[in-house]
Amino acid sequence: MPELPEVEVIRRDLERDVGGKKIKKVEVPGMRSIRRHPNKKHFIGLLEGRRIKFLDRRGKFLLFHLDDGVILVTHLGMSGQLLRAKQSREKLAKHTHVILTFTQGGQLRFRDPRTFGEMFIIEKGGLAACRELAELGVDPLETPVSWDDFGRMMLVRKTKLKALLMDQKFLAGLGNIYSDEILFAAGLAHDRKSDSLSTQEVRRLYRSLVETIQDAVKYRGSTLEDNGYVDPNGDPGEFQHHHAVYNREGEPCPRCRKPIIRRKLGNRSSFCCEACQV
DNA sequence: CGCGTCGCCTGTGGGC
DNA sequence: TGCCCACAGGCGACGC
Repeated sequence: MPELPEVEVIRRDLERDVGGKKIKKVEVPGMRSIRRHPNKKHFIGLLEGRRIKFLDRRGKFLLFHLDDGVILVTHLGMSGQLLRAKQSREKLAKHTHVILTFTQGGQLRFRDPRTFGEMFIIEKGGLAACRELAELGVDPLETPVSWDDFGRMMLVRKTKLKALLMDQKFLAGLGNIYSDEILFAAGLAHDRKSDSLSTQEVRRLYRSLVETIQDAVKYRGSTLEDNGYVDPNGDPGEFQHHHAVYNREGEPCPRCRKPIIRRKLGNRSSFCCEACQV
């Protein structure tokens, strides 16, 4: 499940790999992944002939900045992948929904079996009017806030910690995996109210947030058994080997050795150590 | 306002 | 061997 660290790894890889390349041809087999556009022609016409200048990330959104102020926005949803093909004749993986072919040769392919992800284009000057980007909260990697600002932000909302960490309008980029890992690292329970934390707990949560995200990027993201996330080269990440709680039900807590607990929270699996997280 | 639940999707794997 | 169903979960919509 691509969250901030995975999208950041993809951004860095692609910045190096497709930055400066010119889009010669765009193929879109189905409408599902470009559902915001009225038709394929509209989407394709905005991309063909334009050059990729640089890549930017906002939370889980990846932004390809093109010539003429045009921006190609990608959200990978649950199962989206951006895959590089050095040669156009490489076999197409099933569920490939968008194919960009470069004048310099090679392709960038958007593959997404569960189709929760999407691609859409913002035309020149339209960035501020894009609501889901405008409403995103602070990106913990792009815009570091001080821990006391972070504490003030938490006081404004009086909500459960896990839901708050995953709220893209509060912090941009965290999902189910990293919110569980951050809460474990901070020793805080998922249902603690955001305005109930002591100064020390706020500081611990803030430090856990920053360190977990940085570590996850360092280890190139988390790839679970379903291989949902791979980098543009098709290679998995390594951070799953460093998870303390996520997907480790029954295994001993790395801190106290009591078994990791799994529970359902709002139709999602949530992992924690009930002894260490209070 | 917070909070829970559902629908959108498809591949995978367990039970029978 | 096949069939059914639970599960994976980001996110918006909806109801209380």
